[in-house]
Amino acid sequence: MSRGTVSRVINDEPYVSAEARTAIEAAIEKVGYVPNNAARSLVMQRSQAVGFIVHEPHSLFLDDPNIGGILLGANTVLSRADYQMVSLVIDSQRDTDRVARYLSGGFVDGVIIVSARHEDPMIRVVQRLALPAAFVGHPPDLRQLPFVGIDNRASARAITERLMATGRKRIGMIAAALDRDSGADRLAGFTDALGPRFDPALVARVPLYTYSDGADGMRALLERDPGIDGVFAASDAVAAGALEALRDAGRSVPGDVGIVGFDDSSWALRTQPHLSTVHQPAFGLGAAAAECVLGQLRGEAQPVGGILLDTPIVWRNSA
Amino acid sequence: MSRGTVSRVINDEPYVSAEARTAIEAAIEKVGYVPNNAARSLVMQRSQAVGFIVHEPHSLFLDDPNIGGILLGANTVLSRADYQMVSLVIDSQRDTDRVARYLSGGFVDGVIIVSARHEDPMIRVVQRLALPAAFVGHPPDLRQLPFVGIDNRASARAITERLMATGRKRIGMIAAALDRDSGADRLAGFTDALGPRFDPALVARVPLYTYSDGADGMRALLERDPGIDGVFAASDAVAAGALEALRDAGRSVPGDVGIVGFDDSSWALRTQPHLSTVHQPAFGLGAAAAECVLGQLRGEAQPVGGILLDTPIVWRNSA
DNA sequence: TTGAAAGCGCTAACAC
DNA sequence: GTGTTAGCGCTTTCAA
Repeated sequence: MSRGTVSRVINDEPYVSAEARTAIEAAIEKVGYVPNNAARSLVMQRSQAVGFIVHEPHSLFLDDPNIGGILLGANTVLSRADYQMVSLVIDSQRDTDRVARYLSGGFVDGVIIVSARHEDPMIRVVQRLALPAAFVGHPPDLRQLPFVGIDNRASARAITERLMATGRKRIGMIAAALDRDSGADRLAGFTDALGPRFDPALVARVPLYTYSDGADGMRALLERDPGIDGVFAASDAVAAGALEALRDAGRSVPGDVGIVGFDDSSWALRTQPHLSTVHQPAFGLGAAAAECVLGQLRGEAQPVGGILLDTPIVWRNSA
Repeated sequence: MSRGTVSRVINDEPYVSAEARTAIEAAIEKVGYVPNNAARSLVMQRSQAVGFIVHEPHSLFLDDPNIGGILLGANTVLSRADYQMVSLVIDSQRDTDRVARYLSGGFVDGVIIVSARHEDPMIRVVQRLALPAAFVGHPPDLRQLPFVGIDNRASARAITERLMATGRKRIGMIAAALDRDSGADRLAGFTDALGPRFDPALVARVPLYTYSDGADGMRALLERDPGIDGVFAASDAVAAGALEALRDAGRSVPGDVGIVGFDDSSWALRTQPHLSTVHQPAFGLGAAAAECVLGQLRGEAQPVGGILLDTPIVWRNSA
């Protein structure tokens, strides 16, 4: 049997006699033969793999429950299309360079990029290689590249309005990660909702979407206005931290103050009381990003400007 | 210039004149040339990549704070050695097969496997390929393959003894994940510590290391013996759930009952009071597993029987 | 329907 | 020091 025929069997191509096919299949089984992917991808110019790049500082990577959901969503879609998802974490400059080489080297046919930052070097790499890509989230300098995300501003506005509808008089916000568009947009949505009632003194700014920053922010708010009775926390983790500060200060929730979060992450059900929050469709984001990359791989045109997924409000007991 | 010389420049080999080197480097820069990794790994028989396989059910993957730490530890070590870590998540039978093909195909030079289960198909794949591997954790049917882990039994015994030393009279355990060696070993360590005082009625068995299972377990314990005054929870997440049940039942912690956890995960500082617990060196486990694989890649003999990392007790306020 | 041969882009051995 | 050449293991013409 020639290599050609064997190749045809492995790739399920026509023009192979039944007997040759069974004979070859038996032989493959017997020898335990496995095709060498490196050789195959060299000649076929594709690897049947899609990269999943996570670019997060340590603390967030460990904390952020969204990443896991996005990853699982992407993997589910890619798996169904018989693509291998390979996730690459970037944690240093050295990582950035190595990942850039990895992408350049033809090890992946496309790439999903999570939490890219402003001026992210990956954006340039992807553009230079003309690699099919989809971003999750929307770094501001992302020209023309497809992305999937949520409308942080409209969602923040919606949940703030819902909080206002409960009759709170002094509503503040713990705004986090203002250097990212998600953080800035959530603050903008909050401002939109409050309109003329907006009071900058009632916005505490903290660097990260973390529990401890949430506690810090809440303490700051309490100090500035002890009469505060409503809080929009920029994320559930932040809200959970705020809850701790509120408990320490002897305030009851939702009695004395109503609090709402953002993400509907596993945090939301771990707090006492459970959080009213904006549902972030993490799994759906990953799945949509994967579909987007697969579409490009099939040569389909992608919608320009990206796609935004729905973010229903989940109302529980914290407000 | 011939391909040979160019190759020598790219691989930083000697016997290239300074002028040729600079000329070629300039040309590379100018054309934006990037070497094709598939071709390179085909001829060199190595890919300079190490797989990181996570085999977890959804819920755990999203919840388990250890995985992130292990992943970061492994990535740090591999990155320093200029290896690309590619993580592959297994979430279905289809994934298992595809990952097996991926490994067989020469896309990785070695592999780190996290949370393999009993009879895990990956064990066979790795053995058949004679792929340098390191397991994190210790599935029971892991013959001769290297692993890194912790001594769950000794650690559980140590923290239980510490809890006993606080003078508690009726000590119970919320035992989780008894189908895994970690779960079974933690129960065994608890039994060891209690010795003749061990009372099977004070062990609540729950399926998973989760918050909600912890709450369920604690409720069961309270029902069986309202006078219980000490609890060893099989993980911090379980302990956090138990704390909720205790609060609902009007018991104070550590006043009425002392509780200890396991993992020293981010949960430990999110509860009120903070948890006394066993520190699980997640980052170190990932780093050690990576070192182990790199050692094999360098042809060094690995210690048989695996290596166990230290698990210091972190004593806080929950007991 | 099958075999033979070319070539994917690279490295390594050898000749110059 | 540098150019030349032979593969790495596969798919894919093209002939038979």
